Amino acid sequence: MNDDLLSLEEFLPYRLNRLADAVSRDFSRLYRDRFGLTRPEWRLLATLGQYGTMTATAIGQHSAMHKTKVSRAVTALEERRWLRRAPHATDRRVEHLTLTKAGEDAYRELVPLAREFETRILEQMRPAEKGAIISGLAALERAMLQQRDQD
Amino acid sequence: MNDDLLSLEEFLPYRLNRLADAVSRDFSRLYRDRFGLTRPEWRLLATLGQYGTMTATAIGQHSAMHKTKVSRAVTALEERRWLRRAPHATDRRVEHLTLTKAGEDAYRELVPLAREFETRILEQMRPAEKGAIISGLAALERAMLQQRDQD
DNA sequence: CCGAATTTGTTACATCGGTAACAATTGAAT
DNA sequence: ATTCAATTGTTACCGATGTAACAAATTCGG
Repeated sequence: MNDDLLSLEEFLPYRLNRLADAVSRDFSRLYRDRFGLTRPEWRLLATLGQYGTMTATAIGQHSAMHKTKVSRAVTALEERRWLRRAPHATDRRVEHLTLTKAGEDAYRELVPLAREFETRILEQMRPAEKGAIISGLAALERAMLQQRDQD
Repeated sequence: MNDDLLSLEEFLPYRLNRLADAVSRDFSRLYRDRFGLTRPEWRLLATLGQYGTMTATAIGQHSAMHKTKVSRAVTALEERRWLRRAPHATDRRVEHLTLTKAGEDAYRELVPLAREFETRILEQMRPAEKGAIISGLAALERAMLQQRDQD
């Protein structure tokens, strides 16, 4: 192997991006075709569906979305009447976001589709391989956190 | 665990995207700070650096970039005098793209930085974890290919 | 050969996304 | 209390990106 060349096929950032791109593109068809959702809107829906009421800032931190993305997705889902804003008891800058009935219905319809999508991919892999990707991603998540803490 | 809820933290597309995003954002500082390159431009440079002469279509297929991204990156690197276009012997639609001396110099400067970046992440992980992420990604790459072949 | 279909690469258009500026509010310092 | 800093969320602006339309060239079917 040549030290002057970088093998992109073995280069971690490149592999991650390629995979995330391909998986995301396939998966987006589910929420795009059925509901016309964008990716930030799906993420907002999935986060509120899982956690119930949250503030915009908390959603951004938890789902790794920029606050402008969150803000725009909130506006979009609010216009669909899929979520409602409620004032914070003491801090008037903050709004609590909660899914409406219609939002919950959409969430409940999408969750099994998301599960099936993931299953379809994983069942192409052998058990040891599934274990490798699942624990490997966990290890990488930890490594990235440590990385960030050092700087 | 609740069957009605989707745990985003364990959901493969979400984890992949979060990681790819974080890794890419960190890594982009290397080529952005040093050379003001965009991600498509870095990918073009890295692909031509590794493989020598290629056509735009081949680059797009190999590096999973949309042809408009390739086209724009080619224009950008050409204006920097980092690559040159040469006509194809028999097909006048096609152009062969090759790095110039200046392009190769930049590539040679970036390769070790890319290697160090990857090493810094991987050395936060134990050997077994490194093996897990590397073989897990390979298995997932295969699974995605099989997936695509079935449709 | 000849016209239709395909391929290669560029460009116009619309959309998306991040940076930065901003208003409103709250917290901290003194 | 009063001023300054920090936080929350929105918006204007600009750059990036994909879709679709396109021109030029080639290939294919008959």
